Amino acid sequence: MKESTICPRLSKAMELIGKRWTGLILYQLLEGPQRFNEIESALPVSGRLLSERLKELEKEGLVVRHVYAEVPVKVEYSLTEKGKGLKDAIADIEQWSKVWLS
Amino acid sequence: MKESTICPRLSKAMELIGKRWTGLILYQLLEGPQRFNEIESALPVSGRLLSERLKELEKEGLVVRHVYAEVPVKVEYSLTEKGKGLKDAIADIEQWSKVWLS
DNA sequence: ATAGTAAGTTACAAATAGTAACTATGAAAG
DNA sequence: CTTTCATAGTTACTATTTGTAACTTACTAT
Repeated sequence: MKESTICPRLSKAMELIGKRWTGLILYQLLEGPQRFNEIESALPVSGRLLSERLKELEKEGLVVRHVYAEVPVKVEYSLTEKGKGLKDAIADIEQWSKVWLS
Repeated sequence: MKESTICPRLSKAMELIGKRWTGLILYQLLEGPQRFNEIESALPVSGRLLSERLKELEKEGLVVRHVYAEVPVKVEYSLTEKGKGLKDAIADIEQWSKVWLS
């Protein structure tokens, strides 16, 4: 890697968004809290990567994980305020896709 | 891969943005047309990947490549209208990073 | 005892990214 | 002339990330 003139915060943001599945997972969670299997069914992502991405997003504080001690166990993921803060950006991407993609 | 309920256009958009370096390359080009080496110096991306990404973006119609037959050759990349269409989304991400990232 | 369900984890193969050296073309310097 | 410099890449090779599918744990219901 080399020196760069770019803002480290923007860089970090792009690193988050610019990681496979992250955008779609956030988009999905904007609908409201959802369980692991719901997200897995809604997106063409495997359990392995979904698990990995959710851990990253939780670590970065965009997502919270809530475990319900039911049987079988129920785990719900939802967006924090920080996560919801990306709503506009995601809505813009969605809008762009409607205008520019066939 | 499995079935998904998600809009294929949003999915495609996220696949573009959600690829390493793409967001930052577009951000950089929003400043105006730039040469290969300028982009390479501005971002911590290697020539190999920059070349690959620019080809993808050109193929998707977000970027145009213009060669000036000078010596040494000069190649300038700029955004198309389609590419500029992502300006709001990128600005939102930038704004988010200012608010939420330390 | 067997099967079912949710939320993962593991092991392994395939694809993508990182790094550094190399190429083509021509201009200018020695 | 032949060595050097510059731009815009490409190549070869390694390291990291993804994709796929099978397995695990805990408890319930049959």
